[in-house]
Amino acid sequence: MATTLHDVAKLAGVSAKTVSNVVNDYPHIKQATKERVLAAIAELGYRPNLSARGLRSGRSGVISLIIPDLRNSYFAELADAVMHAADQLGLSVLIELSGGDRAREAELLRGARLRAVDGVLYSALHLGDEDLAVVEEVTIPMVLLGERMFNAPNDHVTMRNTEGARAATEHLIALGRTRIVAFGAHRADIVSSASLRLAGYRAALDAAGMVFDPALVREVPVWGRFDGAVAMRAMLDEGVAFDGIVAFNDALALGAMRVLSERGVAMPDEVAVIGFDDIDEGRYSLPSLSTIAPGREQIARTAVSLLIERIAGGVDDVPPRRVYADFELVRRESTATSPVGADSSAADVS
Amino acid sequence: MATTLHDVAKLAGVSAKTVSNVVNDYPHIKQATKERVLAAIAELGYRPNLSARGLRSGRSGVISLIIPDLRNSYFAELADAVMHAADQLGLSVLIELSGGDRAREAELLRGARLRAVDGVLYSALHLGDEDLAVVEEVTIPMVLLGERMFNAPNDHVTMRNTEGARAATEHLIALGRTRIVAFGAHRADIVSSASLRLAGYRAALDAAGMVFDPALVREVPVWGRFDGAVAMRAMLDEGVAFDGIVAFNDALALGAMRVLSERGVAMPDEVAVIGFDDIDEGRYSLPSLSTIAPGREQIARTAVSLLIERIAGGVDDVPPRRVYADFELVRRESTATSPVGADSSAADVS
DNA sequence: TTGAAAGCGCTAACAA
DNA sequence: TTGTTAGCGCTTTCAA
Repeated sequence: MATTLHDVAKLAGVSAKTVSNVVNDYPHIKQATKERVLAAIAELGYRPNLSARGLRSGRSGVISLIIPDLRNSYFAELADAVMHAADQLGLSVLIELSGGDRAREAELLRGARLRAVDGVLYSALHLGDEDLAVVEEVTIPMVLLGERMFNAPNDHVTMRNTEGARAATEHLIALGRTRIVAFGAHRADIVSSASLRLAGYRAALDAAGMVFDPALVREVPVWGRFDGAVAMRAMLDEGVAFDGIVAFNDALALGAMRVLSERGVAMPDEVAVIGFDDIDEGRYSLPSLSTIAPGREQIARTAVSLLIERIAGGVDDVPPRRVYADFELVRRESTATSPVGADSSAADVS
Repeated sequence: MATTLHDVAKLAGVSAKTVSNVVNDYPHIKQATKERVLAAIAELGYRPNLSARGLRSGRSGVISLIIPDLRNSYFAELADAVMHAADQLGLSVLIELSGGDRAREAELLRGARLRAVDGVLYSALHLGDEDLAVVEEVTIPMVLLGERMFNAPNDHVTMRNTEGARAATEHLIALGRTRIVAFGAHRADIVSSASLRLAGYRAALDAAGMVFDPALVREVPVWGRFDGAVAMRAMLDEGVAFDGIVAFNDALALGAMRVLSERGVAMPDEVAVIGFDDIDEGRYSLPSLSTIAPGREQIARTAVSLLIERIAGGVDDVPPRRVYADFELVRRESTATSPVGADSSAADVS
C-alpha cells in the first residue's frame, strides 16, 4: 500500500504528529527535525491521504462549481477564471453541470457530493426565489453567481446587468440608431439577466426620449448561437424593420450576425450590433463584435474570496454580501462608425 | 453536526452495517428493513460522508481530468463530453488546468490531489516520451488522451490524426486546389498532433502525385485564434501564393479566415479552408468552416470506460490499449463548390 | 439476512 | 518543541 504518515515517522525517528506538523507548515519545529522529516518524505515518496485528512479535519480543500454547461463559451471562460482564482488559494474545483435543467439544478444542491466539498459556487439559470427552500437547505458555505435568487441568504456576485444594457443601448443611440432590437428577452415576470437587461434597454430609450416599441423586443428563451440564428431569421422573414441590435449575450449576437450576413445586410451600416459577455470569439467574427465585458475575472476572484471567508468562518454574523462587478463597453467593428475593412488592422487581432 | 450512519441506524432500529447496505444497494436485504431505513434516512436528511467512505474503501468516486485550459473551445467541449460520460457512470470530475505549461504538466502528475482521486484522464501538450519517468510514477489508473507519449504503458485514446489530415487534404485536392497550405505545423522532431497531421497532409499530396513545397508548411506554435490571425497576416505580407488551407485546428482556421476576410480574399473561391475539431463556432462563422470532426463523444466515452475498467481492476494483466476514434469530414461553406450566399440556408444553422 | 468489532490515515486536544 | 491519545464516519471482515 501507499506510504503513510507513520512510515515517515518511523523512518525519521519522530512521532506521527511531528510529521503532520511538518506537512502542514506548523511554525514551531526545530529546523533539524524538519529536515529529517522532509528527507524521509522524499525518500518514501509520501503524499498525504486527502480522504483521511478530510475526515479528520472536516475540510477537503475542494469547492464545487455548479454551472449549466461547458459548451457555452461564457461558462467555459468563467470556469477557467474560477479555477485559476481557486488554484492560487490552494483549492481544487469540482465542476458539476446542471445542463440548464431546472430539476437537476435543484438536485445538485441536495446531492451527497455537496457534503464532500468545503463550499460551492452556484450559477443557476432556472432556480429562482420561488425555490428558496432548496437553497436554504444547503448547509455548506455557498456563494451565488449570476442573476437568479436575489433574495437568498447568501453572498452573491454578479455584474451590473441593467447599467450594462443601458450603456450598450446608449452606445447605439449615440450612433444615431432609432429602431433598436432588444434581442433575447425572456418571460417578463421573473428576475433574470434577461429582465434586468431589458430594463436597462428601456431606461436608455426613456432617457433619450425614444418610444419603446414592443415589436422590437424579441424573446429568445435559450441564449445560444443556434437560437440567435433562428430568431433572427424569423424576424427578417416577418419584415420587422430595425437598424440596431442589443443582443443579451454574444452567442445570440453571433448567431444573428451569421443570418444577417447571409441575407446581405451590411453591419454596422444597416444594422449595428452589440452583445454581452466579451467571449473570445467575438474578437474574430466578421465584423468583430462590440460587447459589454462583464468583469469575468473580477467576478471569479471575488466569488472565490467570499467563499473562502465563509469557509474559514469568523464571518458568521456578517450579513449576505452582494458584489457587483464593473462592466466595460468594448467597441469593435459591429458598432464602428467607419465601414468594415477601412481599417485592416481591425478588431484587437493585431 | 451532520447526521451519521449511526443516527440513522438508531432511528431505524438496525445496525450501522444494515444502513450501509441499504445505502450501497446491497441486494440481500429484507424489503421491510430497507423501507424502514429509507424512511429514517429521509427523516434525518442523511447524506453519506464521502471522506469517510473514501478513507475506508479507498475509492473517492472522483476522477481527475487534466487539460491545458478551458478557454480553448476544443478542450471545453471535450471536458463537457467527459463530464457527461462520467456522470452517467456515477463519477465526479475534478478538472485541473495545466495552462499548456510544461513544468505544470509534470507537477500535476505528482501532486497530492492525484492520491485523492480514483483515476486520471490526462491530456498533455508538451510532456512527451522523454518524460516517461514522470508518467510511470503515477500509481493510480491513468488513461492518456491526445497524441503525446505514445510509448507510455497506459491506455490511450486518440483520433486518427494522420488519416484525418489526409482526408482533409484530399478534399481540397478534389476541389482542384494545387497550392495547399499546411497551417499550424510544429517542430518536426516530436510526435504530436501537428506532426501526425503534417504526415497525413504529405501522404495526400504524394498519393495525388503533387509536389511537397516546404514554403506551404506554416509553423504556428500555439493553436489559438490570435496565433492563426498573426500567422496568416505574415503569410499574406510575405506574398506566398496559395489556394487552399488545411488548418491543424479550427481556432487557427478561424483566426486565419478573419484575416483573409479583412484582406478581401474570397472563400472558398480564392482560398478554400478546412480545419480540425468541429467546434461549435465553425458552424456560424462566415463562411461556415469545413472541418474534421474528431469523434469527441466517442473519445470521452471510451476514455472514461477504459479508466473505470482499470479502476475496477481485474484487467491488470491486460496490456495497454490504444483506441482510435472515428473521424468525420464535415463539409461546410469554406470548401463548398458554389459561392457563399447561393444557398441562404447555408451551414447547419437552419 | 443482519450485527459486532476493527481500523482506514489523519489531526485536534492535550500533555510533557 | 514534540509526543500521546482518541476518534472523525464509514466499510470490511467475520460471525451469527
